Amino acid sequence: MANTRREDTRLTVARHAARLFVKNGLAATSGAQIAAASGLSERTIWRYFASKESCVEPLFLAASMQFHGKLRQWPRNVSIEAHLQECCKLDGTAPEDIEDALLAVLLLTRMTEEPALRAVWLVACYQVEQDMIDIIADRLDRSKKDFDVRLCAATIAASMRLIDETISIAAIDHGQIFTTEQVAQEMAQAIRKASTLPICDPIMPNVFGAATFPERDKS
Amino acid sequence: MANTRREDTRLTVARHAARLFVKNGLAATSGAQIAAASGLSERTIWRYFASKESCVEPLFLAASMQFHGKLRQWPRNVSIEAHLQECCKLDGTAPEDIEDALLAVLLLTRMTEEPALRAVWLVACYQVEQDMIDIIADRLDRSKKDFDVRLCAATIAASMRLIDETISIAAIDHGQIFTTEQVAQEMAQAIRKASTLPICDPIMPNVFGAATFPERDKS
DNA sequence: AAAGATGATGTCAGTTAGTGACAATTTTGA
DNA sequence: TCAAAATTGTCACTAACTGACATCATCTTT
Repeated sequence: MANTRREDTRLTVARHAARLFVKNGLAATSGAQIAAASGLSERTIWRYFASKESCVEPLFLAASMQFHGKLRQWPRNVSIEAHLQECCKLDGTAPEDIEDALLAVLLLTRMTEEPALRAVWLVACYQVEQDMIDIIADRLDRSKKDFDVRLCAATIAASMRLIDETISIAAIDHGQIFTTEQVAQEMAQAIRKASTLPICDPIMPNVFGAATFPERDKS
Repeated sequence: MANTRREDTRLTVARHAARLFVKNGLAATSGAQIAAASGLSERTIWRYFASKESCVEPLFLAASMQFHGKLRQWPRNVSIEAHLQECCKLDGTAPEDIEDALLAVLLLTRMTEEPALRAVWLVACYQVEQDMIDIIADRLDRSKKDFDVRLCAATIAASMRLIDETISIAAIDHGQIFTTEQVAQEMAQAIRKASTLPICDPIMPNVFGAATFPERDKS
C-alpha cells in the first residue's frame, strides 16, 4: 500500500465522473462538473487524470480487480474453480464494492455509443494483463519475460474481459440476474479455456524431475 | 469496396500524422501541423478523426491487417502455418505497405512513453478481434454470437497483438532482423497456441458425424 | 450539356479540455 | 515547533474540437 492516497482520490473522482457519464453522457459532462461533484478544483482533476474520459479508469480497474485481485492469493495447490468459488463464499463483498461494480457495469453497456469509454476500458484491461504476467510467472516459476508466460497472460486477460462485457450486457440490457457464484464459475471456466499454460489445476511439486532436488553437496 | 474514399484519406492523414508523431512526439505535434502536412484544413481533420491521437488508427489497422486480412481467404483445408507461409511467398508486398508497416512498428515502440498511443493501438486490435469473430464463425459453421467463438477470437487477437508488439520491439529497440517468413511462422505458432477452438488444422467434412448427412427424405 | 441535388471542404467564430506559473495551504519529518 | 516538501487553488493561456454557413466538387436526371 505505497501510494494509496493518490489512488483513493482517483477512485472517488472516478465514481462521480461515472455517475455523471451514465446520467448525461460523455459529451454533456464537463470537467468543471466532475470537479464540482468531487469537491475539487478543475485544475486538480487534470493533475489526477490526463483526459475527461480517463476519469473512470480507476473504476474499471477496481471492477476488474474484483476477480483478478483474488488471483494474487491463489494458492498453488488449488484449482481455479475451487479458488474462485472459495473466494466468493467467505467474501462478504463490501457494499461500496458492489456500488462500484454496478457503476462499472453501467459504463460497460454504454461502450457502443461512447467509443471513448471503450478505449479507457481496454487500457484498464491491459493493466490487468500486465498484472497477470506476474501471477503466472510466480505460479510456474518462470520468467516474466518469457513469451509463453506473456501469451498466457494476454489470453487469460482477454477471456476475463469478455466475461465482464458479456455478463454486463446480459444483466443490464437483457435483465438477467447473476449470483456472485455464477459469475465466479463462468470466469473460472473462461480462464481455463483460455490458458495456454497449465496453471488452472493444482501445481504439484515436481517430484519426478530430478532437477528439482537440491544437488547434494559435493564437499 | 463501399466507402473506400473516406478510408483512403483517413489512411493518408494517418501516414502524415504518424511521421510527425515519430519525429516530434505527440505533445509537440498540433492538429494544424497534421492538417498542413496532409494538405487539408484543420476542420476537415476533425471531421475524419475524433482526436489527435486517433489520427494514426488507420495505420495500426493497416498494419494488423497485413496478416489478419489474409485469414479472410484462409481455405478450410489448409493449416494456419501452411496458409500464412503460402501467403508470404506469392505475396510481393507492395512498397507502400512496407512503408506503412515500418511506420506502425515505430509507433508501437513509442507506446511506453506515449500512453495515448497505446489506447489507439488497443482499439485497433479490438477491431481486429471483431473481424476475427466472423472468420472463426465461418470456418466452423458456428454462430457469431456463440460465446466460445467470441472467446477464441479474443484470444487469437490477443496473441496477434502480442506478436506484433514483441517483434516490433525486438526489431527497433534491439536491432533484430526478421524475414516475412519468420514473422509468419511466429504468428502462426502464437495463433495455434492461443486458439481455444480447433481452427488451426484443416477442417475436414465431418464424415463420422451422422448429423452432417442430409436426412433421407421420408416421403 | 444544363441544372439541380447531394455531399465534401474551407472559413471563422466560439467553447472547453488541458497546461504553466505562482501563491496559498496542508502534510511530513526532524 | 519549524522548515522542507508535497498538494491544491487561482488565473491566464494554449490548443483541441465544434457549429454555422458559404463554397465547391460530384453525380444524377433530363
